[in-house]
Amino acid sequence: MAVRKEKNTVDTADKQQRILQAARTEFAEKGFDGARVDRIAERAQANKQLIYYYFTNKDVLFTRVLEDAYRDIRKHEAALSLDACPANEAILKLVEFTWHYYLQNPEFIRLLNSENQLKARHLKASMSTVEINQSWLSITQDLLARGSREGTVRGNIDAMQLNINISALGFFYLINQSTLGILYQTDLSQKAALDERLRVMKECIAAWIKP
Amino acid sequence: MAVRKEKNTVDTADKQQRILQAARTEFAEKGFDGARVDRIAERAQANKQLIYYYFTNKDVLFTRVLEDAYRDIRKHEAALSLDACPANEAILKLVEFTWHYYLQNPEFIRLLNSENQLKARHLKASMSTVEINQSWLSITQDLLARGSREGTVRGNIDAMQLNINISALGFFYLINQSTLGILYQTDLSQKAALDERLRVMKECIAAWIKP
Amino acid sequence: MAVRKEKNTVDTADKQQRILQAARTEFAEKGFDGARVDRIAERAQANKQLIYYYFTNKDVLFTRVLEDAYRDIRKHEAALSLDACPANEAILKLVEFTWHYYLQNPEFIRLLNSENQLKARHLKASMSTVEINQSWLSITQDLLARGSREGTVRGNIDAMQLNINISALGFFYLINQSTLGILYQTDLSQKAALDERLRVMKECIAAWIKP
Amino acid sequence: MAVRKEKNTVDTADKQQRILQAARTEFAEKGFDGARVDRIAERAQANKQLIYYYFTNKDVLFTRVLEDAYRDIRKHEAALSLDACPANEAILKLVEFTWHYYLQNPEFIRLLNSENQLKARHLKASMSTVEINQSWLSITQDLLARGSREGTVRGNIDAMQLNINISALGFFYLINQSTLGILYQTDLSQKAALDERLRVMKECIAAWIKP
DNA sequence: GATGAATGAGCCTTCATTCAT
DNA sequence: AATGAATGAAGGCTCATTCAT
Repeated sequence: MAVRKEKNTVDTADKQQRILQAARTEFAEKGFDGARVDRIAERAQANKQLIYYYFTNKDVLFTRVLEDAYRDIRKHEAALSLDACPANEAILKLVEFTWHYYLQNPEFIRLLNSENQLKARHLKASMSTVEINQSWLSITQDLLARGSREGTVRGNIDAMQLNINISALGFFYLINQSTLGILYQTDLSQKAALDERLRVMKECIAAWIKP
Repeated sequence: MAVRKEKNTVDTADKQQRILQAARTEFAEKGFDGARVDRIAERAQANKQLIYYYFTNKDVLFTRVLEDAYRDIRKHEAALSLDACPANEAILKLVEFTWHYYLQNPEFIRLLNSENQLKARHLKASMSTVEINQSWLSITQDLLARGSREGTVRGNIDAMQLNINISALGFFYLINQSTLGILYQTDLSQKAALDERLRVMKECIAAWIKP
Repeated sequence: MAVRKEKNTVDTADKQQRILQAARTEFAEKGFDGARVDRIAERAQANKQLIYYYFTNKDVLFTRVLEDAYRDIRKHEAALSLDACPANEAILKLVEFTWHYYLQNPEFIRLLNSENQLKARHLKASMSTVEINQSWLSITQDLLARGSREGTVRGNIDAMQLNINISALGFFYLINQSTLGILYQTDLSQKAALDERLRVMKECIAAWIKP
Repeated sequence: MAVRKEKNTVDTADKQQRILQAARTEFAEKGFDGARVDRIAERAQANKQLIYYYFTNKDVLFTRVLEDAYRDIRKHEAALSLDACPANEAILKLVEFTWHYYLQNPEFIRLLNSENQLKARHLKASMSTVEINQSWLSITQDLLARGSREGTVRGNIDAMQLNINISALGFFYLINQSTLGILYQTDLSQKAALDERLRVMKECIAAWIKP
């Protein structure tokens, strides 16, 4: 009996996770409006009703997916060891990390995009998001402060602007890959193109933060 | 008679234009999937079926809206007089133009976003888009060549990367305003914030292209 | 001027004819409900409004097509020279004629089918149809009377039943070709199959009318 | 509990059946194109979406109706006891059965008609139809073989042609009742007319198969 | 906890027809 | 005589969600 119960609990958590995973994929691929609850159920190999049982409705589910996505990037970001090198180099490491995270988690930027299309209506209702993302700002703040002390980074740089710059240079490239690829008639997803983009991004940030 | 006919033609063109305008607004606001043909008709004060009469279906309509959007930004961009000043300054002018165009035409970046969500399926089917956007590349190519000759701009800069950088820094800020505003708990749409953002963008690009 | 007028009149009659021809094809192919006025206009290379100008609406147009169809088969039927041979042979000639007419005018049976699906609502409103089809009955009546006198045809045969039998044996085969072909897994439209069918039909009618 | 479950299953099957029944009526009455899914739902006293839930779409529903129709006639046909009498008489029994089946199931011939209008597109996609109808051919094949042996039926008669003849003589009369009734200005649905028609049909088939 | 059945609202699109010249 | 513009009424189908067990 106990075994059963345990097994059940495990299964339950597992199924919830499977639904969340399926939802992330679907939402990222189609956007909130384009996503289909049926398809999420199918992907998760779960009964559709189960989704409602666990997550109440499509909006709540999306919110959960979004929160988890933020949590994940912040977790990995916080795990970087940026103290070992000078602040300017650490910032470039952050550029690299951001870029690679976007590449390896393409859902992340797509989810954000969809949420912004909806004017952040899910985030507005989410209690935890601000909290989750607090480290994003504090990391760069610390880095900028240290860089300034070290003399490796220009003094009057705003942490939010730095964060935005780092994200922007990678995010825009990746999110608009489809249209840019057509306009420039090249495949922007090829390794060479991606490497070159990272080089440019680091070059750009490096020039900007140089004292 | 001729007058009548003219009037008719004008009315027709006008109604088509009204539909396109309404569609741009709706598509920008809700994205392709979230947009409702009914609402477009309502906004245009046109009969819904007229939309199908003129534009066949929602996809064709979206494509037309998108093409027109590209056409418009390129037209204004091409109208800038960038030859009067050194190339490095001209590039900063381009940064300013892009920023202000995005601000004054918020639909533009939202349409692009939606189209990318759909993996550019409309653009892929659009003959004219590449052509329409040709000037985008050539303008910066010319500027970079001149800047290199003048010694005002660093030599080995790629035109596409420059274009992407300029767009990215503004685009990301504006498209993600909703979520960023929540995470940073500030209103990023306030004049002061916008001005500061433009300053940073110019600073960043200037540092990057400096010889 | 006169020439103009004549030319116009000719064109007019011609265009009406083109519309009728296009309508016959479309109605036969898709049935009344499946037929599209747009497609008829397209087929006739005429403006859609012109159809309404000439024929008021889809129902009237269908009625005209139907009347013309009846008129045509009766005209050809009446043109047969059945007096030259004994009545029993003449009847078999009628079987042959009917069969070949159906084969060469596949629209005819399909139009009838569609009209019957609609419970003959067009025919009910058509004044001329009964009149047009009067010869159908009288021809066989005459033949049966003559055959009886000659001793080549059995006496107590009803003209209507004869007509129905003749039509039925060919009509059913042709109108149900698609489904029968699947059930019997053969191509019933092949020449050999068609010839065999005609042979059977004649055999059957011959046996039935034999004195 | 078990009872409940059973009841549910019964209800479900019942509702599906009610939908099928309603669909048969509607399709027969209006043809595939003229039929309205709304009306089917109404007739079945079911929610319209339930139809899509069970049958995916209008075409699938029609296919199911068609298959069931074939299944039913073949089932009844196979239940005839034709072995008790000489083959020639058995064949006339088949004529009678076919006629009465058509009379009592007027939807059958109308469904076939509609399907043929659509060039058997549903049947083509139906796996089971050929199988379902296999007995149609084998019954007459057996009868013809026996009749030949007995000397009660002419030897060289093709089973398919016999089937077609039997069906044709009744089918044509019934399916074209509306138009024929107008042309001949009589009510072909009156008992006397129907009886007379059956008499003629048997007479005709009897004459044809006589050795 | 889990699931098959059922539904209301709405969406894109079609179509015959009319308007206005 | 001829036609481009416009429309009301539906039609098939989808989708998030709820019911009932």
